Amino acid sequence: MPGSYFADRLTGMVVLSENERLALARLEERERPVRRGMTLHRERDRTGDVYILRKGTMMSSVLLDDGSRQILRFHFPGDMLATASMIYREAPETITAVSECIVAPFERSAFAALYTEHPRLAALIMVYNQIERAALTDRLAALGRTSAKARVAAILIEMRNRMQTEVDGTASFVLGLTQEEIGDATGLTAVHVNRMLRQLEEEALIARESGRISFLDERAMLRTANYIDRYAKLNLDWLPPAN
Amino acid sequence: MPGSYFADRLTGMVVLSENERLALARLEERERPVRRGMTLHRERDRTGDVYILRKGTMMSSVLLDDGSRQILRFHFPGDMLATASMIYREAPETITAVSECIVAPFERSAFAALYTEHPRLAALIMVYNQIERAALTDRLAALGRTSAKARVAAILIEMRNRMQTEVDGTASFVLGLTQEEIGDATGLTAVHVNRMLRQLEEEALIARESGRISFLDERAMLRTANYIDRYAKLNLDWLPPAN
DNA sequence: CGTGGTCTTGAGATCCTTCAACTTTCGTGG
DNA sequence: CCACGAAAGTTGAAGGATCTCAAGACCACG
Repeated sequence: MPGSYFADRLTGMVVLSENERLALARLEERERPVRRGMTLHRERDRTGDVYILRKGTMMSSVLLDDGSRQILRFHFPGDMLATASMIYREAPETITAVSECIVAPFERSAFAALYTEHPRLAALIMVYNQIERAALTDRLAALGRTSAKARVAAILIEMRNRMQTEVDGTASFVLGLTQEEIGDATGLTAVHVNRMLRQLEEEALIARESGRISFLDERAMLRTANYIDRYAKLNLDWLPPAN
Repeated sequence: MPGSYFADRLTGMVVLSENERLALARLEERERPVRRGMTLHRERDRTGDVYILRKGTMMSSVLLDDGSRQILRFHFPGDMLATASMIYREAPETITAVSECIVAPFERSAFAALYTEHPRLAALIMVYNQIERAALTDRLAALGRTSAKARVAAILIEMRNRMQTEVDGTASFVLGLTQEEIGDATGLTAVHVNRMLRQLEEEALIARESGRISFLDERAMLRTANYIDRYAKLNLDWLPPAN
């Protein structure tokens, strides 16, 4: 269990110093399993730890008072979870395990030392936050201005790209979401999600069999979904020196 | 022109040290007017400065390839603008002046020194980002799961609360948005925005006269809009010491 | 083999959009 | 200061996208 999954996420951006690696590894010393369907915390719970996701897929969501749910974001290994715990007394979102997961919890007070002793890591956390912000605005634009079919296609692409999808020859992957969950993420009903999946299938953009999805026409998928990779085209020239 | 509008924004959260004030004030040494309708930059432009908004209202938006526009967020005095410039080579959003504005531009490289010398300010910038993130997720939930009327009501409340609304006896304020802009922010057509405004008026929740809006039934507005104040209930106990 | 959850499909209802015309407001130049 | 044109707002009617309700099929699991 040595090493830091969050560090691995940052490694695509810069080369970390030994000191920085150590500081991040210290955040992830403890581990905790989370069973499928279980929550890290619910909306309005008193906030506590922050987490790094080490294994599995999680999601954050909110409940509206008519009982409907909006899924805000899916989380994948290396992601920092419950970042709102850093600043709010009450959690603004519910965080739930979509599959069997392992998280590394740490106290928010750990950030004080991190920010003082490792300015570049502090800056990288901001970079990470900005990427998440960009991804959220993409979803905002999708919900506000694109068709149901485009939104469903976008979710499929996001899930495939962000899962640790071992390329096993074909471009197929196990989605691991119910159509209800896809609906809650895209602002649609499960019934309509079903119809949109069928339509994508009939147009030969995807194929489905027992939870597995394959992209038959990658280009057409990207086109209908308006997809933008927010982890690309970064510019981090300005970062402070490592420590 | 001394002082920092961004610092004023943070002042509600913590007491800044003299050093911190100075560091922030240095960011805002220059000023630049932006005429109504003009842009700071457009999507896909090469990124440049970051800005603090000193006066006026601005908005960030994206264009989809069918020509429709989604307004992502409105910005008010004290807000930090174009934060994506910190990390991307190309701007992911267009930033436009909704009214006559004044901004204070500074180079993104200024963050290097800020993060090294003022860890607590670095942490506060993260706090600021988290608040913005929470506001974005609220809008996401609104677009995905609430009715047109609720979304329009939510925009009205947000604009009133965040504008420097001098309380002139009544609870009325000048919206300063076209119905088209409200539509682009809520994911609706201008026509339907018009009908929703009318409906809010008929139900005696608001009154309108030549661009001025008054809330007649504050409670009912908050209820239909699902409004949550994301600047409240913060918990910043863990912040590193001032410098 | 039941049982509950998920998926699938149809039919009708609803919300929102589109299109089109008209009115009002606003900004600008004469 | 007025006149004009453009932008913004208003309203009706019809169409389309998505939802709701309902029922049946499939599947995994005890």
